[in-house]
Amino acid sequence: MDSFTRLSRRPSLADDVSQKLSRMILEGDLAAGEQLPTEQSLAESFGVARTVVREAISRLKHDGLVDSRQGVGAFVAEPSARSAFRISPACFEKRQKLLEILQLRTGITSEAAGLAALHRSDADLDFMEKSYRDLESSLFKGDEGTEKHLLAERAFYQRIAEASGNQYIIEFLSMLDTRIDMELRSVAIKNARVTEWNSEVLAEHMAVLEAIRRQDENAASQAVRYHYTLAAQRLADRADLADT
Amino acid sequence: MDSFTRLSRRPSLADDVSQKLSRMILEGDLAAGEQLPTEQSLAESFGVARTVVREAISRLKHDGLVDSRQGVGAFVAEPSARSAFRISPACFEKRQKLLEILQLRTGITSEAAGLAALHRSDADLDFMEKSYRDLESSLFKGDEGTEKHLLAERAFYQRIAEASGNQYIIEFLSMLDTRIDMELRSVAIKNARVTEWNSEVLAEHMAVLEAIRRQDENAASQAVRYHYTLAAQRLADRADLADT
DNA sequence: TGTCTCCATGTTGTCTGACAACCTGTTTTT
DNA sequence: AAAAACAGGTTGTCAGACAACATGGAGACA
Repeated sequence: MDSFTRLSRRPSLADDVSQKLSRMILEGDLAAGEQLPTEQSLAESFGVARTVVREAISRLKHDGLVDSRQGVGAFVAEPSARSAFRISPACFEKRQKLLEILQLRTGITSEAAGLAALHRSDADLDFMEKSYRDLESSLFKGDEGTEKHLLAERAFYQRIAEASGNQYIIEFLSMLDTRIDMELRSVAIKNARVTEWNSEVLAEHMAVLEAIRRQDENAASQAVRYHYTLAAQRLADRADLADT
Repeated sequence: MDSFTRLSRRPSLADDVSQKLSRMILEGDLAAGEQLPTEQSLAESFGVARTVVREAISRLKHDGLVDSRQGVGAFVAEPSARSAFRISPACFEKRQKLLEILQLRTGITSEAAGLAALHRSDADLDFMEKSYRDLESSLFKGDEGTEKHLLAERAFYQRIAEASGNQYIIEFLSMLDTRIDMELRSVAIKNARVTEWNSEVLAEHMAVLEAIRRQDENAASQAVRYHYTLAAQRLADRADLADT
């Protein structure tokens, strides 16, 4: 319900301006090194106060999209100066973009599994086995399984990320998975009875678990890659995603 | 020289405030859901004007660290609401953190190589072969090789990322590699004559190139993982990184 | 008593104007 | 010709005001 209020809240003027400006830079309307219009003229052309423009540009500076010098002006920064990585929420809803995001996740999770195989504790393994059993039971329960399934799978792979011991991997996967799950959930709701691959999927997860159990780094990372690649193909085969 | 001017330029007040606030949130001094002090009181306690505080909070909102509601207040957002991934520049200089960043890169580049093997064009392959030859010659030229070596290696792997056809992978690796290279360069300058592994390193690159040439997805991704894992070990073995 | 309306209060969102700090090119002075 | 002072423009910071909005409480009413 909180997400509802957030979605329905109208964006601030600074949101609008920063989005428009960053779009201009990302799409190349403003070339690297080029000088931005002055804050005053931006304020006039957008029809807002200078404080709003400043908040927007402040965000761009923080992302390394813009570099400003007092007394001179603000300039589009070199692409190599980018200091933040973000994915527009809209991209998670676009079929093609989502598949690319899944590929990115595959690489990182695969690495996480390899590291987890090396560094896992017994408690990590216990937790993963428990999550696996949840996964198993959720898969044999027909329709309502999908929601539970997503939860169990998330718990399983999140623990793998944590067992990797790599703080950046944990954070980044958490950010990606949260929004991927959100999107997958809305897809899953539309057609809930996709249970034809159950035993295959389960075997793929099991392969991951087994590799981590016996601390086989390469096998673990390959098992994750194998599962996620197939999962992406299964998703791509379904026709209920927007084609945009 | 531009980087010099940037580094020496004194940070704005908004930079300071946003850094302090985000630190407080990331380190857990402010729990999720907790209400931030009012802009007025923050302005007083930091000794700045309210506009400065607003610019800082505007950044935090953009990163999904804070969520504000007009008429009510600003609140620390749930970790699951994070919408941007950033790595503090200081972390690239810390031995342990840098190694974790390298692991993250390994996973993504490995995935990129697999995709590149599938989707590469002939032009991609030509470019990679040329970069490989540059790599080869730079490795057999003694001291000054390190700088050229870094450049050639960067070109090689950057082209792999581009050949993957995945925009997110391209952008993210570009961001990571730019800053990793910057750090590696400063290390390489300090002791330039590390040439003992030359033939091994070259063989590792060659394995990547060959796998992509014959479009062997798994071999390509494993070859990258193999090289980068060893590269990280070689770096870790060197004692000239700060231990912090 | 219980409920509903209205309002006072506090907070964020936006606007305006002003001045400081700084850079650049021009003019003036030496 | 070189150096110094000046003028104009831009970003950085400050202060104050009002609008938009949410909340809780006082009071009216059933």
